[in-house]
Amino acid sequence: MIEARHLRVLRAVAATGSFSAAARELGCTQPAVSQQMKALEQSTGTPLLIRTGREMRLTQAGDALVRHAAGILAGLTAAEEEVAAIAGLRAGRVRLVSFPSGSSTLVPAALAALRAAHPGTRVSLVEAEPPRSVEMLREGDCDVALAFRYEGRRDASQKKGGGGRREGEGATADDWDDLVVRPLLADRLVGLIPENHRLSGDDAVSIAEFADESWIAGCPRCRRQLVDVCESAGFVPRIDFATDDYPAVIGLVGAGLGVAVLPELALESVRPKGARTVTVEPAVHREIVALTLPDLARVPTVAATLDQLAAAADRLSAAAAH
Amino acid sequence: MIEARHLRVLRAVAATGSFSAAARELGCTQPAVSQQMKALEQSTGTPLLIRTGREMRLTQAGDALVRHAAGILAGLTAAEEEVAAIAGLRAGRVRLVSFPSGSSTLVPAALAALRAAHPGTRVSLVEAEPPRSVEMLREGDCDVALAFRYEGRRDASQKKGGGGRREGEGATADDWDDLVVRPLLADRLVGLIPENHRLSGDDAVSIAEFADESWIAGCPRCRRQLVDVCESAGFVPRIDFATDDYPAVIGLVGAGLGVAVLPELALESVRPKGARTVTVEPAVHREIVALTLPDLARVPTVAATLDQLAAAADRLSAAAAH
DNA sequence: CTCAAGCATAAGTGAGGCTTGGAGCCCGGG
DNA sequence: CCCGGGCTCCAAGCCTCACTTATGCTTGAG
Repeated sequence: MIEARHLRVLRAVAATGSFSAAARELGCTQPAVSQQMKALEQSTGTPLLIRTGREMRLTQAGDALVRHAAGILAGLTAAEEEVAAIAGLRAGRVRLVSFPSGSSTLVPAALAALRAAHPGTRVSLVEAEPPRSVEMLREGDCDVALAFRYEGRRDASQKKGGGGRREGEGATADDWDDLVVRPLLADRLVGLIPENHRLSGDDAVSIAEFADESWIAGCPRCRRQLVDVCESAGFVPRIDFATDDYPAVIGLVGAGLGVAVLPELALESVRPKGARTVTVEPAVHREIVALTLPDLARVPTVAATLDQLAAAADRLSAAAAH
Repeated sequence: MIEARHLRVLRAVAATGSFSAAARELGCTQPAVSQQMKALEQSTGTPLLIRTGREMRLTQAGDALVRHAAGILAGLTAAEEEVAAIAGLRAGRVRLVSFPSGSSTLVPAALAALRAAHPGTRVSLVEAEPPRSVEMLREGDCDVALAFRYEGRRDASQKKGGGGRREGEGATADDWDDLVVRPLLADRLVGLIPENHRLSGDDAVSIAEFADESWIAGCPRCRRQLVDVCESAGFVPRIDFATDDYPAVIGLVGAGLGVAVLPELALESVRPKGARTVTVEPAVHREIVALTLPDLARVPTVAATLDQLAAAADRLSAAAAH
């Protein structure tokens, strides 16, 4: 087995014509060079150098080895440089998956900052709702997943014993114990009602006030959360419309077809027309997090993406504070 | 510094998808694989593998490394194979230099046998007389030199003290102490005289009988030897012609222009016309040897060439015995 | 002849790799 | 529900290997 280190020394010897000069060039002592050449000759089983008094000449085998060494060492340094570029954030692609309202607010800000901080890095973005996005993460189809969870459901999975398993499908898709969970921001749920609604003058409204309203619900998880909260308030919401598309929800409310409860973030990039927001009691929050695999969290591009997501989230919540 | 050994292991891990399987493939234990991958990740400074419960996946950096590994390892094995081919006599060129009468007899037989024994090896042949051929050997312009020396001149160089230095030029060109000297055969000097010469009836003639003859001499070294021998016999030869070309010498003798003393080997491949050989007294021999550098003697192609030269010389002298 | 330079060798030291043995984890079968 | 098999990581011990310093030898130049 020829070692690359030996080839490097051999090349230096061939270039300088002497062991001592090669040693100086390589930054080691002359016996080290002498020993390495001896080892290389032993491993190849044939003399590579002929020591003739004055000069050091190559045998044919040595010449062949030096000839190959160029390509091999070039390949090695190319590999090192490419890996270093990825590790040094001068290259590399991170595959991000996000849910819709995240990809329209947090993600653009984060990716713009990432590109500014590390030109050369590339991000591919795919949209998927949390159960599916976590699945993609686990299957290696993405590197970072933006997801959210509603408060009180943090410990949706207690090891194995308890209740768990709300949907037969997900199995452990909602179990994030084995993932790196990076909290980004706490998103508040707000009520959205038509401007001409009877309660549109109030700033804060108990959710029980909406017991008899027609509801427009969002994605499955949000709908489930809505039903839970309403049940706690003592009624079952009458859901007339359900859509993943938040702009559509806002449009429906603006058209006076019902009321909705939706995350503040979903309103960030949309200007509701014909609708206004009200604070609902009890206050409900969802936590937006970035997820990744433990090993991936140590990959520089992934770590940088997480950092930029967190920074964007900070900026976002700071802006909302005003 | 990325080591080729690590790349080999990484490639096995990527191919098999597990450390244990890679270890089995590589013939080592699993912790060895685990440690090597850890070392590789540390030397590159970035994670290369992500261990996700079931399967082992590559990070982008790991993928880049595996991609480069193919070329690097291919280059390494190509280098190993080329060197092995040279070492195993399946390839390689040996540069041979010989004096004329050697290259017409010994050399063809030896090279034919070499090619038969080791197809793939190539030999390049250049003609040069001994002082120059030894110089070429020392300067790296050839690998094996066929040369000859006259008896009594074996120790032409006693370390440094004595007389030495016959020609100011050669300096150490006649000093073979630092060379590998492989004796091939002892070549006897024979007299060559015209068929109508007064002594052509004799089988053995004292050289003193030729004191008044016209002489035709060969190469400078042979001429010098001739002069020495004649001086010992008490006369100075009258040299009317001198040429390196033995066939020309033979032709001149055949034409009755004089007598000559020349090595038997020079007559091996020439049928003298109009001349016949006689044994001269005192008997003079020259020793034909193959020379090479000590380091070169360990090169397989060179060693094989020396062996075939020796074998050819044995066949030649065995044939001459009849 | 003396001096400088270069290579080879020997001995000592240190790092690093490999192995064995054990623990934790996940999966599938009884 | 438990349990065996397979996988990985961790720790400890051993051993090999590479580098260093120090020394001797040879060669070429002044």
